[in-house]
Amino acid sequence: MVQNNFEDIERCDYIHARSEKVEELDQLMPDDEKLYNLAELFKMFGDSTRIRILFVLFESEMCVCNIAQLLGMTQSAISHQLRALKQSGLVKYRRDGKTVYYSLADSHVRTIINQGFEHVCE
Amino acid sequence: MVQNNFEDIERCDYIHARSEKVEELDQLMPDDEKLYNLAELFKMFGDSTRIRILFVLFESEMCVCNIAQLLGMTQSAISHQLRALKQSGLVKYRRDGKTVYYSLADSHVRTIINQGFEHVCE
DNA sequence: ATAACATATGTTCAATCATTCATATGTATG
DNA sequence: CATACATATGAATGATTGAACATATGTTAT
Repeated sequence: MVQNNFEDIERCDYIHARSEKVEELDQLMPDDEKLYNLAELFKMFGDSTRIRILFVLFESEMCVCNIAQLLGMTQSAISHQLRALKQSGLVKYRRDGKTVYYSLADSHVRTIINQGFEHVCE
Repeated sequence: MVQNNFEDIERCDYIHARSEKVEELDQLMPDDEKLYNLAELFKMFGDSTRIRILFVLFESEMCVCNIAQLLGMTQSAISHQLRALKQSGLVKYRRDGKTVYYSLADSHVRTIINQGFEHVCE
């Protein structure tokens, strides 16, 4: 996917002057799969509906229906988003009769959102 | 935007049984503008091109042309993404003659990405 | 088994977005 | 001022996506 044809550089030649820096960068850059997964993870936080859902789950587990009520959205919309969050490993669920309770999967979720929140609140 | 018409609840009545919990949640939930900004921030991390750019800038400031070379993409594509990153306050730039050097705007960027990276690497 | 309810899923559609291409702007140099 | 180069920007386009709607699945109680 990522190609570094340093031989073909015609115009900007800054990189030639520091080719050791380039190799260093190439080594430090995580592989494509990890970068893709990282982007996919952050994509989950990049929607205000999903952010709202996660904020609700910060406080306690909650069923789909009540999350929908709290956010003023349809059950379907919430269920679809919970599915995405579940597939990304951000939330987990337990079933109790007809009801399915969702909760945060691990503490990273809190940490990441809080970091973002700090940044936004400046 | 978010409506909580708890009067109109017909089916799922769990929330009535714990209405003090609901009010608690409503108070803890940040206002719409902050939630929107938070989502916008994470949206910036939710694209592998932008993630790659930020990883490059982790190591040192770099000009548009060289970022493009390193990622194997066109100057235009990178410039467009840098614009988005700049508008979100994630990167800053300095001009030196014809060249524009971009760098990370603050340390939050590193922290947020590192947290996400930890989550992904499990 | 049937009805009622909570949740999940498939499809569709409008909106958003990342990239490309063409072109403009800004900067140094001859 | 003209040329070369680095970057920025506007328009067009194909791909992705969030939500709505209809419907299916799963669970409980009668």
